[in-house]
Amino acid sequence: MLANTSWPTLVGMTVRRSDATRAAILAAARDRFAADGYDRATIRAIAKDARIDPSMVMRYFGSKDGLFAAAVALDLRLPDLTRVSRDEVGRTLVGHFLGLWEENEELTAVLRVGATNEAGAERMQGIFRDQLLPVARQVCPDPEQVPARAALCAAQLLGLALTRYVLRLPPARALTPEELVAWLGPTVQRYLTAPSP
Amino acid sequence: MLANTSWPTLVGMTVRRSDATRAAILAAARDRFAADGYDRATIRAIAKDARIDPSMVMRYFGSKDGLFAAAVALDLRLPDLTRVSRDEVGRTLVGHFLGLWEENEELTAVLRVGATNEAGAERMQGIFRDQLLPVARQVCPDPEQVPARAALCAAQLLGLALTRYVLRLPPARALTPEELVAWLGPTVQRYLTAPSP
DNA sequence: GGTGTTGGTCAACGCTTGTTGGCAACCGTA
DNA sequence: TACGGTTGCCAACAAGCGTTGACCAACACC
Repeated sequence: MLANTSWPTLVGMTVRRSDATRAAILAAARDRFAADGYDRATIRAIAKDARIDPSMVMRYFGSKDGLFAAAVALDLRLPDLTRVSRDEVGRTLVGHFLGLWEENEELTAVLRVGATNEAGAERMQGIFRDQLLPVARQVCPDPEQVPARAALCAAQLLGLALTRYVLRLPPARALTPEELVAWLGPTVQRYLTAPSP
Repeated sequence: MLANTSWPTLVGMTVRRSDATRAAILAAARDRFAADGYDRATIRAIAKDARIDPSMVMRYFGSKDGLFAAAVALDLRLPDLTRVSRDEVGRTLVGHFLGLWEENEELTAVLRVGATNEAGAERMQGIFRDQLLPVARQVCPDPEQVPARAALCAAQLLGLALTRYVLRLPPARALTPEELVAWLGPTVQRYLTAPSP
């Protein structure tokens, strides 16, 4: 019969002995993709960080593309803006984004790769379409203007991430989260709710 | 004596027979760097585009780094804001940037490489410091706030470039230059001239 | 016409990359 | 104890990379 090296758990999930290795690979991959971008983040370097053989990466994730897809499964966890005071949506969004970027290097990884790689750019388009657009729809008055207004917000928020976390411009790093919310909040607020100029 | 294959011209410059080749290499390099980023833009591909041998690139530019440095010698040609009506500086800057990006793929190249490459990021820091900061100094009231305010402008403008020219978000591409100036102009204006929030 | 510089091609170098297949150790089951 | 699936390492592959040096064809000067 089939040898079973996995144990059923209380919730019905199975835990295999290799899960720790898988997790180590994913963590190392996120680090490397965030720090180096897609091309310079080599499978060999990732494997070295995870203290395993490069061939294990292939066995568990199929290919480098597969590894990247598994490593950056991005959920922005955007708040429900219908539950937020209407003139606070700008500050709320900026604050939420800042918290996300500060704690989560997957975002830096996906932005870096998006700037290098065609597949990465398409992934960012997907995130925009599936996660930011619906939230913008909650607060925009005119449904027809939703994509344009959401794109303006994306430009401002991704521009902040680019200068602060990728290019690392010193003045962009010097600003505190509170200052950034105070400066960018009204901008995003205007892009989402102000009448067309 | 030294053989002379170059001709003096009316303005005192000399024109060598190889200048056409040099120019072809630089043009191809700009294309490739802009389209593919630093790593994927290979010397071999650039040489193929320029219809010469890869070794010529090495002879004329020393190395791949040297080629990149020569290919993207970036001058933003920012306008003198002291000659612009004070409440027009935002719109002026946004319009100028848009014109630059639309016609000039060097900017896409340097942004893509800045997102991938440590040296590229430092180059962008240099551009910010040497070209954007002085212009911001022309219009900011408080000299101490100049770096922060310039960084905010950079975030907004580079974010626009990122979403429109690198990630190519469809809604960001759909907006006309006029609409973008109308939306982003007031933002940049506020970052530069409004009192601290 | 000989000479030395220039513009250019060609073949190769050493290296790194993603990827593959074989092989040894492990471990629960029978 | 024997079995067979799982985990892991090792060595190698083909391809592509930046880079180098030898070599040849023009050409300008003495």
